[in-house]
Amino acid sequence: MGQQEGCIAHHFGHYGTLSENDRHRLDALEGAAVDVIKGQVLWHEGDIAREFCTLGRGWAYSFRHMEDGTRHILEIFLPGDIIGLCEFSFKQRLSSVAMLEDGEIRLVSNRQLHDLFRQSTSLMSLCFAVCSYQQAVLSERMVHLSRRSARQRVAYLLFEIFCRLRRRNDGLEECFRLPLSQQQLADALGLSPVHVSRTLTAFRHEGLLKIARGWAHMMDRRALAREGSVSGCLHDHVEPLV
Amino acid sequence: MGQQEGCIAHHFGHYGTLSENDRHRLDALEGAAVDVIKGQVLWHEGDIAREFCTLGRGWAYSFRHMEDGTRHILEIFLPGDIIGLCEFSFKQRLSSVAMLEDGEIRLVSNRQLHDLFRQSTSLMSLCFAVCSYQQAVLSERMVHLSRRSARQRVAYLLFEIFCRLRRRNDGLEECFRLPLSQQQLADALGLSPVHVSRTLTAFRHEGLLKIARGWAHMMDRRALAREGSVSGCLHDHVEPLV
DNA sequence: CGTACGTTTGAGACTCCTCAATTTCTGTGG
DNA sequence: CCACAGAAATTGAGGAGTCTCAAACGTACG
Repeated sequence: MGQQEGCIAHHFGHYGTLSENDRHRLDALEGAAVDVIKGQVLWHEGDIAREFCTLGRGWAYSFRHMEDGTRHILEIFLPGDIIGLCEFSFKQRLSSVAMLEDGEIRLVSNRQLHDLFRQSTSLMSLCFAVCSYQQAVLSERMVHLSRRSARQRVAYLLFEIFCRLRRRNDGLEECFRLPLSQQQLADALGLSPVHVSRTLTAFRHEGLLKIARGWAHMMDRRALAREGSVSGCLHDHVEPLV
Repeated sequence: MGQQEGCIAHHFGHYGTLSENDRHRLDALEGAAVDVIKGQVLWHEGDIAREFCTLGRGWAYSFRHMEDGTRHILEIFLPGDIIGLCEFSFKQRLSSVAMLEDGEIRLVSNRQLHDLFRQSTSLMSLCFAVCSYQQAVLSERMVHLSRRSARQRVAYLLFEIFCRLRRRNDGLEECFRLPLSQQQLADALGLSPVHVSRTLTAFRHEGLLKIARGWAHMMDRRALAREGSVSGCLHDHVEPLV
């Protein structure tokens, strides 16, 4: 860990200032770095859950298999994200998680985090804030997925990812890595891969957005935000209880 | 409050056994009953939030107004539910809440609940479990709304409500009150009211489900569950960390 | 160079939407 | 109890958006 900030401390820090002490305690929770490879499944839906993990490097996604054989991607995790924090009070996994590319994770014991809250109420409070924030993101996404056109869905998802990336890396320009196939985008958006392709092609011709070879290029960020009806990044207007 | 169990204690009790002490402390949080009338807005999106509330009687719903003028219903609250618990660590409301019919609510101070966690870690743990459960329900719903046909959506929502009602009232039969107009169902499902009407008409003719005058009658529960691809009520396979 | 996988394109079908007209329900005052 | 007005629900017709199936094309990697 050393001088580098742990993922948990970094996320919690968005919702309030951490004492040196709390920061150390959080950093101490994160286990040793474990290398994981593209496609590797971190856990399956229904597995017993005794820990969650932080994603130090690489992208991941959580998903569920539906009765009709289709797959739905619930969440996309970016480098620096915490995976499964919001489920930490359950014994079983609610969804499976797999890597989108090679990366590095650190396991964290549910129990240890839980015990930590006994010592620091402010940490508990921050954890609530983090979970609430994620729930808010989920609601927001639900609204956008359930009643919007393919163009809006695609624009929204790309913009959401962009906002989240920028949250961690402030200097982020319009070009960024996007290790998602169109099939995976389709699974996340509730569209067919064919239609995702058509939509992306249209965006490219209109000069809004170009996606190729694992990279996204937002050629007209403003128009894309308008297309996706993005109303300011969610975290801009959400403040936690101290 | 007297011998009757408070809403918070009841909900928390689903995830573990409450000590007498904890139960009393929870019950003490709930303020005096306040009468509210149909259509009344409890709060608006963006309002400052210093409390959440329990819904002793009547149905309610949370919603957001979209940029394009449409309205989306995020959540439907049944009698006995807790409204806004999961946002309790935020200063601002993430969505508006309004009553579907006359009812009765009790306000609870965010701060007081928060302070209570300092005294009882097990209550805190249970609260996490409740919030996680609700997030799980939200994910489940997101999956069902984003990639499913109108028939499946309608069947799913009705079945979800049925499961939640039965959770509180075990002897619930196939008939139950449903104070939602087709317009409101449409807003919750991301469909047009016209198509909701057609879908309900089809279900009625097929002998699956009848909705009229604020009452729902599940004529063939099994077929309806099949139609909605309902894979067992969510809470059946979710256990909290003690 | 060949194979596998991901992407693009085309054609036809189906679902759901919009608009508009009509019917049914609900509540209110006479 | 009835008449009425407003709201909610139904029905029809036409159209937009998305799906499926299938084939062609590109690209990455052995």
